[in-house]
Amino acid sequence: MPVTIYDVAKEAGVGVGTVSRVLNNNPRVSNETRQRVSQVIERLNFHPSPIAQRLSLRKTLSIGVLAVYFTRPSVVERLRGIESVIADSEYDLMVYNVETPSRRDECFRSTASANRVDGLIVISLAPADEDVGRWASAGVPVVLVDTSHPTLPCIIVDDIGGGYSATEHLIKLGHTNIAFIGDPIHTAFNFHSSRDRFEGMCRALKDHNIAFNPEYHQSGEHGREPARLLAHRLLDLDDPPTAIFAASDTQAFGVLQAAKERGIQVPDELSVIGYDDVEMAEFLNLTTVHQPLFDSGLRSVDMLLQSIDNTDPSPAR
Amino acid sequence: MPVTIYDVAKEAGVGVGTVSRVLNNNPRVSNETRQRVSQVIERLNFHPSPIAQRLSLRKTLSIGVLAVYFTRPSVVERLRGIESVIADSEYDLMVYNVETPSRRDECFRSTASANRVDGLIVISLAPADEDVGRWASAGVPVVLVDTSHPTLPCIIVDDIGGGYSATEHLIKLGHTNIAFIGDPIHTAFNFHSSRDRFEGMCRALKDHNIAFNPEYHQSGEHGREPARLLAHRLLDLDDPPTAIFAASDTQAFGVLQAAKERGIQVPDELSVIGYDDVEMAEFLNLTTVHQPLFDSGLRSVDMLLQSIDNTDPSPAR
DNA sequence: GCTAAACTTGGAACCGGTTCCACAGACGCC
DNA sequence: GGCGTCTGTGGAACCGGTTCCAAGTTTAGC
Repeated sequence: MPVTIYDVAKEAGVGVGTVSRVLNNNPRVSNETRQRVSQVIERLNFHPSPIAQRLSLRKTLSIGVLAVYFTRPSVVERLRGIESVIADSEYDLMVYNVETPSRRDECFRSTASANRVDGLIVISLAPADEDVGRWASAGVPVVLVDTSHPTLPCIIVDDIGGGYSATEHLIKLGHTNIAFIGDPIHTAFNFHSSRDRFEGMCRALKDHNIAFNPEYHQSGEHGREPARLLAHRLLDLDDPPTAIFAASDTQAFGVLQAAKERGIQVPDELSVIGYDDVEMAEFLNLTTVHQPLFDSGLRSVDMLLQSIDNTDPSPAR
Repeated sequence: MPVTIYDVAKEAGVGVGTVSRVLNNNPRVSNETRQRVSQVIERLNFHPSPIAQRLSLRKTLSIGVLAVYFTRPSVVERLRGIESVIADSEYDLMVYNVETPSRRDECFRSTASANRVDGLIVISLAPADEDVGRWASAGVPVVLVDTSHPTLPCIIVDDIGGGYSATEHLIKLGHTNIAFIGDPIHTAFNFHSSRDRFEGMCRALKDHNIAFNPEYHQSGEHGREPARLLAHRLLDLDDPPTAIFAASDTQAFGVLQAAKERGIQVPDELSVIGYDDVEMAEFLNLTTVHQPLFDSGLRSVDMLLQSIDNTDPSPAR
């Protein structure tokens, strides 16, 4: 029932090639013909089928984004950056949310066949060499955000450096009893950021000759509530910390909650520092480490579009 | 370069029809042939091109979601509900974020041509009759969430009722000086929820014979910061309110912030109630009106899939 | 042993675009 | 006037699947 390019061609008394040329602004059409065809297109309200175009052009005209827990504030902000660029491009944005390892593997696999997406952005998920190989052999350009792989372009921030500055900030405030609350060391998705931020903390402590009390390292499921419990555990210690560095703002909120429950004033009696600088952090007067999340989204698309156009795959970091 | 169904057919010594039948589990293939073809598919690592399938089936196998400000907590939660259903279906999820009226119109228009999406979910954006007509004539099923239209299936919650209960709650606490902070009456997108919640508030006040002081109605741009300023304006009044109903949790957070800045204790000296029950509300001990946001996402997809399958367009609400 | 029905199968046509090739006609040049 | 070039155009082939139809092979029934 819908109008096709053939209908237009017949109606305008020209060949389909000519209609196609008009649609694509190909200069090899006379002005007179172009006008006549344009009018018919207008009159019949013809819109070329994107699917037929894709098949013919051998492009999917869509970009996939594979995100873990896409409702987390930091991921949402990255997505917003990604969407803002894609909206202005000819591409469509397909979102795949991952919450289990099996879903991740399924997504890794399904995006690695030709003709699914023209390019892929992977957020916070570390692909195995095997996955990377599949994408490579399927010719799918991939950009990693908040993860890395030697052969792929990546957008990463220096989590170790971030952890280092957060800790240094606390040290400058005079703290020596500094605790850490982060994700489990081994998560289903092998997240590295919490680990790296802790690593940065250790380096800062070492550089300032401060010994780290192993009891001050607490880790558990990501989330406010688990962090709240961990904070209580810390504050229950015989020698409780005077400062807590949380690996994310969400977890820092849990710490704030625990402090409130105990009537501990922040920052007078306890210093708390978070990570990410999500919108709520400012509201709660939480000191935090800013990450350019929106920008990371922007730039990942830029890089992806570049590696789609150029066949030159220089894996920038 | 990629493997096609013809390669498989030739390699297995059968016709393309047979390969297609194997792919689609059509029973009219002998077991022996099926096995042989399956093995070749496996060996060549053949994956049928989704695009070619779409063209042939005259389906796009994708569902579009048109959201305003998709980073707002309430929208994110709806999206999560939507994604969770689509992930288990054969459909892909395409996300269109809208932040300007022109972008909205562009999205409304572009989704209304055949062969773009098999179905569309529109969140919080009110389509004009003209838009609805275009979708109808293009044969694109649409489900509305948090908006409505007489001829389309909608998922809406009773915002008037919600505003009513919120207000009633405050009245039961003994308040009579109740103020409201909400979105502008006329937004670029014609949002109705803030307006409806206020309407509910007015009805509750009326039912309890409480006069409403027009100065107690404050509206401004959606967001924490604008709401903070409006709260200050309310608290600067000669006769300041003893309770404030905010049209969203985000705005309620602004009220809490203003109270804190003035050293006003909540809830002892000022009652505050929000709307949406976003995750942060519990953390901040904010009284709020719960909305089944995740569920609204779930159900919108269910309804959409139904109206894609059935040709019967019963516009459920 | 013959015919009808049931089961398998191959392959052409089709989905709706793009692009390449062939060709007609206009034009310029010697 | 003949020839090469350039412009504009039509249409076939192609992208990679699905599906329908025709035909060949079994099986069943009498």
